[in-house]
Amino acid sequence: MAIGDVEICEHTEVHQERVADLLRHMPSEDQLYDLAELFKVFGDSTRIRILFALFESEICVCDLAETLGMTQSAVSHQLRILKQARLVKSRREGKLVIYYLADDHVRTIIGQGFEHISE
Amino acid sequence: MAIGDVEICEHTEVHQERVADLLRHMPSEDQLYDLAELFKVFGDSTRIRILFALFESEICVCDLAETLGMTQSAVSHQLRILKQARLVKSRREGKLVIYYLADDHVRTIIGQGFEHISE
DNA sequence: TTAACATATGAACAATCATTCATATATTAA
DNA sequence: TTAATATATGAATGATTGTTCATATGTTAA
Repeated sequence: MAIGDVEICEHTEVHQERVADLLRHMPSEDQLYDLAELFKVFGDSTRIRILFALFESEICVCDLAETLGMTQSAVSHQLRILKQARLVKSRREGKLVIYYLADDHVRTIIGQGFEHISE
Repeated sequence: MAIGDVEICEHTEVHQERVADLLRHMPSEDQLYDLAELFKVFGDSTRIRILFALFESEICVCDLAETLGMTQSAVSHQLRILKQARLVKSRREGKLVIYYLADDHVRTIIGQGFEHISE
């Protein structure tokens, strides 16, 4: 039997307290939602490939499309999502728009993910 | 004009070399796919809430369902996904099944995500 | 101005996915 | 064994999402 010899899933005191304690330490609904939205952005192999490309250096949209073997439109749509998530930024240079990583959280997050799948 | 005064998106040499160089440094298709699949798992607020609950302590399915205000079935389905991604593990204790975090990558990844949305 | 190039974006469609419902499996107690 | 409890899972469904296509916007050169 479990610790304390209590069958905790029959609405005993122990059960109630554990649930209450968990609820006290939970982030807000908004934070949980924002966090899930952020990771959703990482959850697409096209966007992951874009981010890996940006690890090397900043790059214009057409070079990205060529590198990924995708249409300019598809890449542009994904860049928009990455930008809304503040993972990339852009600047215009003449006719071109150059994209680059917004900060280093991206590298850390993808790095940890890479470690996880490599085990 | 850009560095080198070359309009790179009209299939010049510079363009070709940049694309070729990016392709050389890209992870394999399998790795990119696996990485996206991993982050997809983080991209749902129910699963994020489950992981936060597991940050506190290991917990059985019924307590999780009670904490999250969800049906046992819905929680169980999500636990299955977390387990397949090797983010959580489980052990049986009598009638209960106790879930717990598989390793610390989860904490790091969510921690970095939290930093990002908190800025 | 006009033409050419680079990028952005709205709408539509196919594919993916989280939840619900019903039910199956597993464990314990009687 | 049977009953009760805890968990797992297959099928169906509504919602979300990535890509395509067509087109709009923005920039430069002539």
